[in-house]
Amino acid sequence: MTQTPLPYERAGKGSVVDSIVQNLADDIVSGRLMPGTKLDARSMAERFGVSRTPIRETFGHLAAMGLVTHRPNRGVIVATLSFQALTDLYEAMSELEAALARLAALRMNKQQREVLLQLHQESLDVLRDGTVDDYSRYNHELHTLIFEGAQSSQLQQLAEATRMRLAPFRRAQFRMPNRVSKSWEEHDVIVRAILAGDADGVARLMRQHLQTVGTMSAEFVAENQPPERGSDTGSSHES
Amino acid sequence: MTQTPLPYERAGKGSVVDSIVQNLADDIVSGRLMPGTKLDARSMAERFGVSRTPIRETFGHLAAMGLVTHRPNRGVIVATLSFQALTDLYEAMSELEAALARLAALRMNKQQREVLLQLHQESLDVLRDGTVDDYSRYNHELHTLIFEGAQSSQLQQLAEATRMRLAPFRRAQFRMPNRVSKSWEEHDVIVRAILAGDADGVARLMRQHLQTVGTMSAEFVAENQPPERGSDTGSSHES
DNA sequence: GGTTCATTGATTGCATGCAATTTTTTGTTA
DNA sequence: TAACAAAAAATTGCATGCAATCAATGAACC
Repeated sequence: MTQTPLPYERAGKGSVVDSIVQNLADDIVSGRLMPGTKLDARSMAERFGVSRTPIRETFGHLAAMGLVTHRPNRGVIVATLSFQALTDLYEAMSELEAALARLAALRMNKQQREVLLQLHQESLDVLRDGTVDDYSRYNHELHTLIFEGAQSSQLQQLAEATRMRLAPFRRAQFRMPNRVSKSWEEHDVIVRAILAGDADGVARLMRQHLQTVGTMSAEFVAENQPPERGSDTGSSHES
Repeated sequence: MTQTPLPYERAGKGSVVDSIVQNLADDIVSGRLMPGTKLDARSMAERFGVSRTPIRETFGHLAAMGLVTHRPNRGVIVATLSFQALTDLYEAMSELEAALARLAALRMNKQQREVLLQLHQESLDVLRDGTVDDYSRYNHELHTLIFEGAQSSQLQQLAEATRMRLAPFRRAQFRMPNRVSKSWEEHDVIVRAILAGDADGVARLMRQHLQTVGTMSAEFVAENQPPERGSDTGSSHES
């Protein structure tokens, strides 16, 4: 056993950088680190009790995920997305989840369909009595169930990665009046279509559903973040 | 000015690691580095005239792209894909390009449609007189044109990244007898559908087209690589 | 002769240090 | 007082070195 001084709360499994990546990704996704916040290599090294080298590697991983933006010789900041980029990402997520829903309608087995139906029926209670956070959790569970039903792990990974990038900008999505009940109605027809095996129909419905969410969320963020202070055109966009 | 000994052919723009990433990615995509090849940090540092630190960072980027697999404390190898993973990736690409083709059918402007039609008509000559490589180039151009017509940069990036991961396993795809002419026929109906604005139709056609390609390619690779020597289920699955 | 364990060798992973670029501060001038 | 310029301070990017871990070889034992 080596006696490293205080190697951060080394989560038993993965390597040090993986652990830090998860930690920082969580901070960004959950909103504890707001978009635009500068991430200083030295203070991060201090916070996690490691040197700057693994922190550098960590930043590389986060940049590959699109969670931070790396500016040459100017450090990294939590990614800020322009209205255009946000809309693009929502469209990508919309198409990805539409494809997954279509596959789920074709491939879900009997048991998976039963679990899906049960979750959706339980959600009626959440709709009446639960909090917004409760509904948000149900929402996530539903989409996860659909992902698994599609049995297409690569598409699922792409969808989850895209969802993660959007998370910092989505948190207020259900705060808008009537959004929850409207969302439930959209889910309702989607679940019905999946259970009926209507592949093309569910793809169309899922696209509509997420485009609605995307438009509202993008507008909401645009309202609350117009200054565009760091007016740097995201260096890492379009190949 | 520092007199670095031989800082590799520093491509004027991006940083050193970006340059090396592109270089190695090219080697992998083009097949100069075959799947399963071990990438030694020291020899790479020597080859590019830099120290091991930027090479490490380079490996991180390549792993994030899915081009290499990183085994903890055991170095990195050029990614080898199981039959299942290959099929999954092909399905993802199929769905991504289907979505892009659908959007292209809806969004291409008049000029873009004209360019598309012209390229496709010229391809008739390639079909008759050109080499397999010529046809492969035309194939890439066609898909690129469709990508641009979709005007969805995030989806486009995902599709191109997926295409890149598959590239090392696709190179023999057109070597199969009759594959070229069959491919052209499929392209023909796809182009017609786009020009006609038949969004749902082109999505279905593109899915079929790429699933055909995928099945054939996966089987081909499976024939030539059954040993499955490094039977490690991707432990450090990168997002 | 085959199997198990220990030692050697090589490689990875991280810490530290130094040069270069960037940002901020301060001083000078119109 | 505002604006410009120059120097200082801080930060990034890379090189190098060292400890920990893993594959490989050889010796001892069954």
